[in-house]
Amino acid sequence: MAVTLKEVAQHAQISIPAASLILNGKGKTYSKDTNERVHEAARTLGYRPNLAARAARSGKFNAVGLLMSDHPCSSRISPQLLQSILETLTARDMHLTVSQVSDEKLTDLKFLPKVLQQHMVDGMLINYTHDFPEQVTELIHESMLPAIWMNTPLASDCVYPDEIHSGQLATQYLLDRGHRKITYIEFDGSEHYSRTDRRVGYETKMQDTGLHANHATFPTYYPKQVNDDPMSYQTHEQMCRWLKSLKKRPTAIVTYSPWEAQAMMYAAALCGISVPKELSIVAIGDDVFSFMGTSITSAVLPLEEMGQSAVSLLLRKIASPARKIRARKLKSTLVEAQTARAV
Amino acid sequence: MAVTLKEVAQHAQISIPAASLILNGKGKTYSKDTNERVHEAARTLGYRPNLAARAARSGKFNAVGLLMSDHPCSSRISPQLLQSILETLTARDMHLTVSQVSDEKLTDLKFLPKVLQQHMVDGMLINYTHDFPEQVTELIHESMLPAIWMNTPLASDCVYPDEIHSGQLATQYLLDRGHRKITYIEFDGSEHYSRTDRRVGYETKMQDTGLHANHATFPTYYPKQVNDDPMSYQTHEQMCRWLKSLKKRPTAIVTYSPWEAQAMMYAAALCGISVPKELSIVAIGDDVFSFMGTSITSAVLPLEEMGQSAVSLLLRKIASPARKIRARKLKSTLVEAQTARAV
DNA sequence: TTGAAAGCGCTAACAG
DNA sequence: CTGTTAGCGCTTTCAA
Repeated sequence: MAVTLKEVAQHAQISIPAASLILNGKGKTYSKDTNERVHEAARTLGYRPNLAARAARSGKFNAVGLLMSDHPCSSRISPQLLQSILETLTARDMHLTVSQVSDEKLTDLKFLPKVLQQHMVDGMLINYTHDFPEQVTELIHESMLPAIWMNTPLASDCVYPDEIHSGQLATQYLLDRGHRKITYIEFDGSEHYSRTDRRVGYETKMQDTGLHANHATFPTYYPKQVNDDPMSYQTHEQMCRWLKSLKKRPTAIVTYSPWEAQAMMYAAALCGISVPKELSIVAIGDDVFSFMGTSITSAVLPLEEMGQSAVSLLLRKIASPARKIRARKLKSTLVEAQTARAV
Repeated sequence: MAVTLKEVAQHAQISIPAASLILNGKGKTYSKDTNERVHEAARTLGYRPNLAARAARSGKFNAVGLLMSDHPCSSRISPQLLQSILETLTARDMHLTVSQVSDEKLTDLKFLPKVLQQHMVDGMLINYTHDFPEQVTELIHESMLPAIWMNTPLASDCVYPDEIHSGQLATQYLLDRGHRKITYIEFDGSEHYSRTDRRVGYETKMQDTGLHANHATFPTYYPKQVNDDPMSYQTHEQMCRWLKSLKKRPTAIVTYSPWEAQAMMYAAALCGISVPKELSIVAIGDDVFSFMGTSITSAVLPLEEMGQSAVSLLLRKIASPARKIRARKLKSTLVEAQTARAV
């Protein structure tokens, strides 16, 4: 068993509660000498407070749980967001317990994650953007476990990027630089709200400017060996064909994510179209993505801010669990890089 | 305050300890009727055991800490590894507390992560491949906190991929398919042991087969705007030049990571060299990476196994903290995809 | 088959 | 300035 407060107190020749107060910085009333003796004892003995005991007594775990899906491409937390959450929590002397739950299991209440089955955190951060089961939401509400949803636009208790704004931001950047023929590109894929909203942002911005909105959807990559040459793929072929087929090629493109941008750059390269000389590309994404060393001009999602907000909203929710917290929408930032320029 | 065991016991008209035993599956001696009453009560009241109290009493936290760097490109844990760790822990009814520490702060003992300053986990998993400070290692040993290092070859208490084998595996795959002229490619970069070991694996395998080992190092991508055309980069230029300059081009390439493979595929495409018809590529990496839809044939690191091993070694270490645990080296697996074929 | 008593390590309220 | 008392919610041991 590890060093306990009792041993520290004995070593410093003082009562246990006194040692507790002093080590928690509430020992102003104790003599300078005593304070030093206790700290000294703690240091030499290598005392580390037992958080379980503290939590048992105080009723606060000083811990937050993070719930995420284990689906490979959906709702896996991005490193930036995780880091931001950890930093914010650490600053408040709290820690983070992580759990991942497979989509199938979450629908079966038998397989509820431990964080929800057991009482071990003061609140939950939820990053589970797809099909979060109603029942679990209810269960969380019933169990009175304070929770904040990330990356999901709900009526309350959530933080998420303003994706309409992201679309507008990327579009505005190009408009400001004189582009008039701008197309929106996306792969087909999941049903996250960002998918519609980013496109709507693009469309409204174009329409508000009195321009035509166009968008093209391409099939997600899939490997297809054509003539033994793996360099031909349906997606690229389509993109190249598309680039060449247009009577009047757009001067700029906004893409749903860096992946579309990357594919577009590759297709452009294969078609002999120079980026950004002949074609500007602005992506929307977690970070400025680099395609073969070229940084893609991007509307970057406010992940750091989202982590901070999520934590501080959660703490507020923990303080007064009954009160609903107003949904918080955060704005992306445009980061200039090498794939867009003025016409 | 949440529902406690006391309330469950009252509801079921039985003593608290009885309720405890029954809910923990140790209630064989109690009547069938009582068992049911207690479970029923727990269910209707929505009882969730307080883990802090349990830990305080039992002296076991049933928790493990994960320590990682916050350096963007080093020692950030890979999703596969994290998932494997979580699954293995969950199966054993344990949970994971995550903390990230910046490199500078870890050298200053003042800024020790909370998991180490406080007593809150039964053991630590450490994924901190670069420059892990000696002092912290000592501190962990002194504090008797059981720990297992991941991804680092130490004398004991660690799990890591056998990177020499990874290099050999990738090379052997190509040799088996009749390739004789094989070159090893890497970008310059960090000082992880995998860097030397993968190359050594390649070299020894070549030499054992009586062949010449060759390797080429390229500078890591860096954006360089040449003639306003961001599609020209130093790295690609060099790779293309290299591909063309060779009197006798290799028929196959082994790369340190998917990034080199990706760049190589791009360079090959630009030079009009067909992969895999004229050039086979095998990478070493976390997973089968896809370049524009083409899956790269790879020696895939045993991350799932590493997670499982790390957890089970740690549990053994927790059971008997004094005993050093023999270092465990794990083997990669070759996954066939679309970038390599027989000559 | 069940209950009572003890105590994990810590903090909070009060009395001196 | 300092010590005492009480108890968080749970598990374990022992007695009935």
